[in-house]
Amino acid sequence: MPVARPETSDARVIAHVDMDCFYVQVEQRKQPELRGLPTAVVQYNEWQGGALIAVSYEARSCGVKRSMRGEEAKAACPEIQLVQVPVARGKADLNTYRSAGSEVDAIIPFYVVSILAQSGKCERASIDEVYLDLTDAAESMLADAPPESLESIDEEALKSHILGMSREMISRRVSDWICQKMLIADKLLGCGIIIVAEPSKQVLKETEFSCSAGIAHNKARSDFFSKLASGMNKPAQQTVVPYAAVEELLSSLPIKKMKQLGGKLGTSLQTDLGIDTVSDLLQFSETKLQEHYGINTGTWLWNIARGVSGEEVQGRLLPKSHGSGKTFPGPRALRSLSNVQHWLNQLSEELYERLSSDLEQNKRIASTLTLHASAFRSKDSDSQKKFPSKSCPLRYGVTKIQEDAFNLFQAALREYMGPFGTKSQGNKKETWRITGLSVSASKIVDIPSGTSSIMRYFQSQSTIPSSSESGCPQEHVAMTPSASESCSEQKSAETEAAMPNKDISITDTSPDLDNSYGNMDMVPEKF
DNA sequence: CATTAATACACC
DNA sequence: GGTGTATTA
Repeated sequence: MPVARPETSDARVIAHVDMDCFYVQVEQRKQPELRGLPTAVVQYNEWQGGALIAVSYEARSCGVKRSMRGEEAKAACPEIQLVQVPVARGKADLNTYRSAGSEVDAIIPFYVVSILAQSGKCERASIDEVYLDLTDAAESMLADAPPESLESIDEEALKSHILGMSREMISRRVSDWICQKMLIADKLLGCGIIIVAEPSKQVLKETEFSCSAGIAHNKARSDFFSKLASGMNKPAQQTVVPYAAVEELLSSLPIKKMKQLGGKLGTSLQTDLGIDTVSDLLQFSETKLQEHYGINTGTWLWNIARGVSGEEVQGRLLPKSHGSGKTFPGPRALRSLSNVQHWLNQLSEELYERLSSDLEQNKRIASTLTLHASAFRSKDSDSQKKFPSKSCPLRYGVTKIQEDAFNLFQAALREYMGPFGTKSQGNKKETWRITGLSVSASKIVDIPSGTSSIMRYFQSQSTIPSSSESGCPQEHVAMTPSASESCSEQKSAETEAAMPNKDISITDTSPDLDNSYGNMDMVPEKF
């Protein structure tokens, strides 16, 4: 649920930059012959041609939409080029897109923080989107080298759209607007246009990826207007929203198009209050909205209708969690523990691989492992019942994650099935069906730079003081089959040390990593 | 029980 | 810690 934040500074300059149909661009860079052709990226292709997750502008203009199946897309656009997402370990592997996103993330902040502004902020919003706070840079520019003092304005900047102005906009006009607007707030946006053109060009040059940007006075507006611009079938465009145009543009906007209102809240506004557009929303008092949706959401709604949003750009470029998941739709639903275990092993491998990269590249470690699953029970009355999610301390090591994930699953399964879970199955087949599994790692923190070795740090993070030399804390707890398995696995540390690719090898002299997260308190018992 | 696979965040 | 909502490729 959205939450209201007071808008502190009124004259910020915020840019929302996102890559145009990103996955398509990544594939087109890999296969340049696809450039300019109607192209889409699909996940899998066995069932109805796979699911489209990214669609090129050419394909969009022949009516192809995300959320179509590959076969539908072929029907709508016979010439469409369908590129499959790579598959690893039997599941879609998005790593090539993550790396491509990192390429971009490595360039933009360099401009924003190092060159243009001392205190420019950059926030990774998703795999291919960043928010930039260019306020300081824009203010400096306005003070030291305002647009009207420049001999020429960047060509890239001149291509910008200025929303609310006449359609037949030519560069001369843009240049005029940038230079002569009276409002300070708009002058700052003009500076924003010029500033953001720089990293955009550099990204194109170094990665071959084009991006679009929205520049406005806060996150909500820049986000919305960059999307509005990309919805106009025009890649590689910047869009700026003059102060005076905000009201006009917003008022006709369908409420469901607004960020945060695309789901249930938006539907509720429509059906419960008869609000379809922002101008409808403007008719409601803050109090009225608060009565319906609570103090926070009510205030947020009242503000957002007016284009007011106080959310700050966070200075963060790395993700806060990593996850690996897969769905098993329809007849593919998993029905046996061993099958579930197989897939948890695959997911855990991928997760561990990504945790290892994060550790190596960013010196960060995660401390919580969470398992999510979805399930249904065909015979039962409430086949809808939610499969509970479970978490436990994260122990580094493939086999450890695999084991812990499986144990978490079994604990959740017991809850899900209730007291009848084990017995009533008797001669009947198991009634549960697993339709989705995912493992994720969160609570990621930087390793303190002063720490002498990673090992020492891991030890310091141990959630219980090591009470025994054996390194098997479970011996004081009710011993379960699964727990004893993990103990025996811990004891054979040489086995794992002999496979440096499987588990992180810390210092050669410390086989103790396994024990650092030895707290098995949260690990469920077996049936 | 067919979009699939992430991610983030508010609430309790 | 666990649930639910929302967004986007």
